[in-house]
Amino acid sequence: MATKIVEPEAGPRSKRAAILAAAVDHFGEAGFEATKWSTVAERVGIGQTALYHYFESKTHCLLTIMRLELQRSHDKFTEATADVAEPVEALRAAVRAAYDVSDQEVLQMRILQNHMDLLSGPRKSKREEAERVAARQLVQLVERDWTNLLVKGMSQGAFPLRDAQLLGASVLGLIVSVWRWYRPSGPTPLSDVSELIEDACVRMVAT
Amino acid sequence: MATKIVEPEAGPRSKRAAILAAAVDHFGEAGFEATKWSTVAERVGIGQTALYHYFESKTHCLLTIMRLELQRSHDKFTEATADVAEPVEALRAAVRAAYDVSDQEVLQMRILQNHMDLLSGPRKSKREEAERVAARQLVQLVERDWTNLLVKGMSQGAFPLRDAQLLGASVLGLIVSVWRWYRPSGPTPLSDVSELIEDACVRMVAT
DNA sequence: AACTGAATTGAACTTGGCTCAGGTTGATCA
DNA sequence: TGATCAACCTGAGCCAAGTTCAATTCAGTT
Repeated sequence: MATKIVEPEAGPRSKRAAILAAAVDHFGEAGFEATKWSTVAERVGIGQTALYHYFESKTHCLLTIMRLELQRSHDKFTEATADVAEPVEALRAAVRAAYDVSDQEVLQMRILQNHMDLLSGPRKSKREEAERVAARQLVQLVERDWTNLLVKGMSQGAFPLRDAQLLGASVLGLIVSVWRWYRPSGPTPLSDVSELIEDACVRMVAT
Repeated sequence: MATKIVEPEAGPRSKRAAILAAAVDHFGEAGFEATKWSTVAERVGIGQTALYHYFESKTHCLLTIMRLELQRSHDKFTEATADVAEPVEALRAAVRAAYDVSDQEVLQMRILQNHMDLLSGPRKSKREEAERVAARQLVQLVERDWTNLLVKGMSQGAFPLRDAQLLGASVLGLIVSVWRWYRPSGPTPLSDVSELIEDACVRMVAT
């Protein structure tokens, strides 16, 4: 029962995409709790109550952003590693793909990281809970992406045998920890980060 | 101007410690936003308004918890690495120290990680802002702890030369990423985590 | 007993997310 | 052209939870 969320097809007048974009901006820059839901409405150019036509709640919007970002991460991983047979090269490709992101996506990753804890407990309302469950499933999918990569490498003898689950979680943790501090306007270019982490991951995993 | 927060000396009837303990429990288990401030009061056995005798706000309490945990982390690092000259051994000792924690401290680390973003923006009220600044300084101190360790190792030739700042942040990120998912009641014992991460850090950093 | 500061409280205020009952818009089709 | 209907939007207010405040109790001191 891998319940897939049906993306509401966009009516021509729909402001859903605009709301998501504005929400990503504000939640990402100022933080979720620090941004007033009404501010998002203002930015989009509608009254606050109109938001509830598209999202059940402020949190529902947040969870949607998180789910979409998780979906994107998973897709990107899959695409990047699809046709790379050699384990070390696949690992490198996966890491590079993880940092091949737009400024908007940086915000989305930040939002995702800052509110992962939301995914543990159940939600009261239906649609929120649906998004949460979908997001949780995607988290597990992404974790499996990385562990599978490691398992494959281990079975081929490219990586020494260790607890792939734990090692995978650690590699993933290392990679995403960057989104807590990285700022596009900051002193360190993302390419530097990408190179260093790619290198670090290979050292961590390979012989 | 490294403004040090003066810890309010405990009057004999003071419930400050009890409040902090209860807050750590609830904020750590259920999450900060999910726990009602009044619940903490209840647990301690006082009316909600009495909380404001000890803390300016719910957030002020949170920031205090974070600062105390950062202080503890820094102290522990210092103590663990003080008399270890050999860089690799110092690194190992530091990692082991990071995971040598009580269940209560696990909660504190979780709270800290989940609300790091609070430290970026300024706070409106005086005492909150004081705690925030103190915490931010401690974050930098801890980051410097790790980079210094790496710099020392690099200058001694034990570690290959690389951007110590960035590498330090990454090592630290890897270590603390564990607190997002680790549960004392979970299937993986912390000793396993500690060993794997210790190993991973050495691989990341050393030749 | 009078005094003092710490500790506590009930009642009221504030803010921001949210509900509700209805109004407007525009794509579609006669 | 105009009728219809679902999508879209709004003003007025509700409610929960954090917070303020003036007044009170408590414990130790003089």
